[in-house]
Amino acid sequence: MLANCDCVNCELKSAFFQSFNESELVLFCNRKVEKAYPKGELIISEGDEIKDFTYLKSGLIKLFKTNSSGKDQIITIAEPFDFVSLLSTFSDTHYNYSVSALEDSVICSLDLKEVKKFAMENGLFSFNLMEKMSKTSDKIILDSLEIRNRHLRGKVAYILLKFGIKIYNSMVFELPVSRREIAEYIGMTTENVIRTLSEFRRDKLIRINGKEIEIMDVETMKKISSFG
Amino acid sequence: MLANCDCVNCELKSAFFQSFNESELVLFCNRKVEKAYPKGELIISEGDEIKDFTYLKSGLIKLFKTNSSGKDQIITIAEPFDFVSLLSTFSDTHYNYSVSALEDSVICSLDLKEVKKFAMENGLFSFNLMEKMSKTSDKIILDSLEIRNRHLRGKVAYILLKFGIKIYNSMVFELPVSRREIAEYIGMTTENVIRTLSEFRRDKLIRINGKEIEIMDVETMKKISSFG
DNA sequence: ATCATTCTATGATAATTATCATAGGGGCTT
DNA sequence: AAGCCCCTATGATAATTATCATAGAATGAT
Repeated sequence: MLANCDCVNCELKSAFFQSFNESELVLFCNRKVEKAYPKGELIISEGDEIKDFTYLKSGLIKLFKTNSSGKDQIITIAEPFDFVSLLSTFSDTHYNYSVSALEDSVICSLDLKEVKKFAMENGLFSFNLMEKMSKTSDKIILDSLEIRNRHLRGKVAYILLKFGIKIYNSMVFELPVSRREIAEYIGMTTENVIRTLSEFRRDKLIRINGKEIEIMDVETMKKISSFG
Repeated sequence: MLANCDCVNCELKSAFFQSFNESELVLFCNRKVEKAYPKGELIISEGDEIKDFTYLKSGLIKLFKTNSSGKDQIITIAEPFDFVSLLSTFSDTHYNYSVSALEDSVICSLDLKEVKKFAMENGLFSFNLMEKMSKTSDKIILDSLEIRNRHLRGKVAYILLKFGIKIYNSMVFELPVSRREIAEYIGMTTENVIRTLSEFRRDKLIRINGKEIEIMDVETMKKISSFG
């Protein structure tokens, strides 16, 4: 019964589910496994076999790699309805990155073999998946170029604006990441991220209260982000 | 006639064409437009409308963005059978990057609308496309993380090994890019790239003769690339 | 409640990289 | 042939970022 399928709202928002009729949707819903992960918990570990097709229903997650010296590098931060396993699902057998929850998150999983079977049989579904995947990859690649382009202050400003504008749509927000994680995202040291935040505070651009950040001067922040 | 379709060899190598039967392949072949670009020529300009589904038949190309200060940033270097327009084809209407030929190159184009129509009708084709796209995006994302991880010497070593091992499969090769382009790829200044190459030469790791490079000490080079 | 660990924070100094200046060589145009 | 621009090259210096040291606060474990 579609009415009892509590994922309807969720999935319908996600463009690719327009490919299915009601009975197919119910089929998916019934097979779907929903799992909650508290903030901080590891969802996928580098090297795990890819068995599921997973996406984020609610919360916030990070994708990251641990390099040979044991340091983490954040690839991207994903929001609801982004794929969790977008990078390797259709091109590899094992994950070459890890995923963990930045906020309490709910992950939906479908059996990957089944999804692949459906994709091969249903062109529209496959096509919608591809569109979605293309958008996501695009975003990651261009975002990483944006970050690479900037100096320390610009990088930190960019990240703060990303949280304020894109993710929370509010100039006051609770940072879902530590200073170290910001550093892992923008490729700088933790000390310098902290120093830069302190500078921004000193210059009255932001207010800091632990993890709570308020961007007080958005315009100046944007200028710094665009390298000014 | 399939026998007269000179793209057969080319396309058959490309995994996604396994989705079509002979008559469909001939149809594609007949509609296909092949175009040659001499080294250095612009193939796609940022902002162009995306009308074609294009891939590289032979040669070598670079994807790049020009930032607001007029500086180029190389996103990736693509080899034969990589998509030319892989990033935005299925997620945007206009290119947000440019493409130009690093070597004399041949680009094959199909009408994008037609390809999309086929994709929506043929699940296997769509699925194969998705696999290919996933692999390519994966490669770009992980490659860019690898580069970000390194310091100047490591970055330059990484790029040289990329050319020697992955692209040319020979320790003696003609650099298809200028020092400035290497700099645009690894996010450093031209002067420092040149300086690093001179250092490598001084340390007898490479031999330089204009654009011709020989990696003489592969093992040490690998160590430097892995950050040693 | 205490201990250990991580996070935030700041300063001093070292290492890395960018910028500026200068110069020769090669190709292209006029 | 002369002039111009781009590429390669090197040195000196400035700017940026990392590393090391230190410390209080917060968090989690026992």
